[in-house]
Amino acid sequence: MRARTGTAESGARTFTESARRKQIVQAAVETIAEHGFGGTSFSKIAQQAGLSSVGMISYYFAGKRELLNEVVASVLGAAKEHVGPRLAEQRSSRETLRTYIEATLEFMASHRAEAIALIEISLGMRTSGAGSDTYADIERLSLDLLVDLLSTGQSQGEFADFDPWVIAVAIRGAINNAVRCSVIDADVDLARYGHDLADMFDRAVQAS
Amino acid sequence: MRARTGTAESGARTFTESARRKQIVQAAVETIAEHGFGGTSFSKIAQQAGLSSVGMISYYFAGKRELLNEVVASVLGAAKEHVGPRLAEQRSSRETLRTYIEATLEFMASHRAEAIALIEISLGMRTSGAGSDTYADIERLSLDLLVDLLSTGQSQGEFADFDPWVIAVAIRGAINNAVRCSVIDADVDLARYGHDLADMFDRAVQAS
Amino acid sequence: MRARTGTAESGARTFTESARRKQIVQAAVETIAEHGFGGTSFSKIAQQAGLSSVGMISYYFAGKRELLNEVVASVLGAAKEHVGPRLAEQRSSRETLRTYIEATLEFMASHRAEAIALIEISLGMRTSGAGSDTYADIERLSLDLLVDLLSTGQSQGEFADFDPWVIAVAIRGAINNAVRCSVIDADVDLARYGHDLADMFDRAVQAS
Amino acid sequence: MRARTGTAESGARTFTESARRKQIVQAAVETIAEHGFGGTSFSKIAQQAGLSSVGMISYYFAGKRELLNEVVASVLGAAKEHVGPRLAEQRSSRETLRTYIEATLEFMASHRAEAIALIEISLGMRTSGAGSDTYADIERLSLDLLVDLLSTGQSQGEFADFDPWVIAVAIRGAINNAVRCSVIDADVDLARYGHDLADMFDRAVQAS
DNA sequence: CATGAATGAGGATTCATTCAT
DNA sequence: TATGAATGAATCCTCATTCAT
Repeated sequence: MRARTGTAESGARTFTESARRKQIVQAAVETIAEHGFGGTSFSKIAQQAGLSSVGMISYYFAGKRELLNEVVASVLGAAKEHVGPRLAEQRSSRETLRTYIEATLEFMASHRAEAIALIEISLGMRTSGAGSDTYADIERLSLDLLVDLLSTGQSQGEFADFDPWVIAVAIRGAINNAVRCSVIDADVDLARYGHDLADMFDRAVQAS
Repeated sequence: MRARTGTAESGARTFTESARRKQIVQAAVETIAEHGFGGTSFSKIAQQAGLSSVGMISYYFAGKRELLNEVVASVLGAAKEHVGPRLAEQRSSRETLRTYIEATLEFMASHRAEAIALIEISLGMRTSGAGSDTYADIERLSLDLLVDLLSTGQSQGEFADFDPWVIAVAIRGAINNAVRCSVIDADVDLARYGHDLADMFDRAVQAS
Repeated sequence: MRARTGTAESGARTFTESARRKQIVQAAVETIAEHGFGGTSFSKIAQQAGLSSVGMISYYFAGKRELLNEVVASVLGAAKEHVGPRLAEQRSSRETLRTYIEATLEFMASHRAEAIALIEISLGMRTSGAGSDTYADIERLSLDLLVDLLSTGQSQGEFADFDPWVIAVAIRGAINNAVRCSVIDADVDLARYGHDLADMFDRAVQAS
Repeated sequence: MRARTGTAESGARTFTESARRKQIVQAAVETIAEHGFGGTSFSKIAQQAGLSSVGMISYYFAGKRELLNEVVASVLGAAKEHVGPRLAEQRSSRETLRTYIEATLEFMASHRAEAIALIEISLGMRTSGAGSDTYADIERLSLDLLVDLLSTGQSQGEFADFDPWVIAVAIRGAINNAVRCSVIDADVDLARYGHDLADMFDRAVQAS
């Protein structure tokens, strides 16, 4: 039997959302966070999940790709749940930007494994030419959101006249790099880093 | 000849400069740039170098580590040659910072494969727990340099009062992320990005 | 299933007793006996076992070490089962010594492949410097037993006053060498050799 | 060019006896003694000999076989030089046997590397079926000499009536095993061991 | 639903040997 | 004579995936 993706089942929920899948995804997150993208294998994940067989993972996921996609979707979803509502509360683009940075790093501080796993995947996954590029997907989503935010701010006269894409890339890079540094140097306080970073970008985008 | 590890030779030149080694290092750079860190194997490198056998690489390099170290040293050396002298010319910390960012991205624009390879290695290498962590080495060096630069600027009253480490991490993250993005979106003009980024950080660190 | 290392399982039996493992151990015994320790590789063992792939062995054993350890344990266990009870029956040290030599060579005569394999491993395994030395383990065990036996005999006045360690080393060497010679010269009757050897050592250790 | 074996050269001596060959043989002895038979490779030998290239060895020796044969011949020759004359001095078979054992172990004590190398080779070399078996050659030579010695002693009424082959195998086994033990336990005094062993076999072969 | 044995390609590395110079 | 670069087979091992039960 091939692993099926999203077909309706007789049970309460679809196969895609089964408890087992969640369990495996969670184990994958922990494994990637601990061993890095390159150091993660199905057997390590199975071990982490307390599963006896490796085949179990292949049974629930059509391939490594699908599992990683699900990990990404899962973490990204959680991040959005944490960050999204707080963004909606803000009135000015300036406040929204600050909140975006702070809330994102707060989320990453409180979900270290998820944050690290996400970054490990986005950095480590590079399909050789053909096929969909997961890295692109993850980053482009985040970048688009930021570019929108910055453009809006500019059109409302809140921000100076810069290339929004440049600043967006810088913000994402700064955030991700902080998390990576926190992997090596455990002393890093990501939440505080978020405040400082928000301050900095606040100054940087200010209309003169 | 067996692959020896980094010791200087009595001959006119060190073994490091063997033409074959250079060729393999170059092939490794190209392969990593094209397939990513995780997608790179000795056989791919051999193929890229036009070498018939995989063993050839093991013949010239004591192991994967040594080859990667040489790749890193090679690219880092070239980068320093490009950036270093230009930094020395600058008078103010403000100008030095701007030059650092611009020159670094100029180098990366003109040495795309090298830049991508370096970043892939520094981001992709996570030896699980034990052993030396190449990522830490590469990044820490760059960070230290930046932290120094920023601290100096602060003590001379050129820069505002911020945590130099936070800004340093942000700058490195922004630079690396730009290069990563340029892998996906080939249209990216890294040199122009460098100017904009320099502008932004210039504003961000300004003493009010 | 991934090869696990020696830990007991919750199931009815330990993984050690998997039929496949036994099959591979048996094939290893035969291969080592036929090709010698140095001439034995996983692929030869796989071939001998009728296994299609080499990886299969790595699947069942965590490494060469584990497989060899199991071979040794298996043969040593069988030897003890054969020799141990007969030793316990003896009253005098003199009779025990004679029985030890005879029973050991009887076992080796009836389990030629096992005996040869054991000796090949114990003699051929010399991990250069670091790491555990299997040779030492196997031989020291046998020597200790013999030294005990001889010392006991001396303290009871049955044996002459010699260095028990010297005689123990001689006995083990004589036994092993007989088996080795029997590899070359198939005509050798190990059981008869055992009688003669027992006679000889009986005379040699006699209290005058 | 193929390595030539024993063809006359224009130089003072034949190629076979060149200083280089001796140097390589000596390096091989040391390497085998230090790293064991299995741990010895041409590159290690070249390193030990201070040779820059591995090819040098292949240049002087037609193959691994030939080199090992030369090592064996060399050590065996030295041993004979040490032991032979002393055997000739003896009057009785009893004294000859005692001298054989003592002198052999004296030689091994004073030429540890050679002794260990010889034993490592004789134990580690097992050709897969076809071809000459070096192990057999080495051992058979020694055994034949001992069998002769023992038979002579028996025919002269000095020794009891036993199977000379059995005792010969035992003696060789005892000697070799002592050397092997001395590799692990450096405290072993091989010369003293030789005396004790000679005592033991003296008693063992005695005509009652 | 779940298992876990089996597979086979691919990973790095070592080694003896060859060959042009 | 001597060199040392090159070769390619063989080493153990890991991995994602498949498949019969």
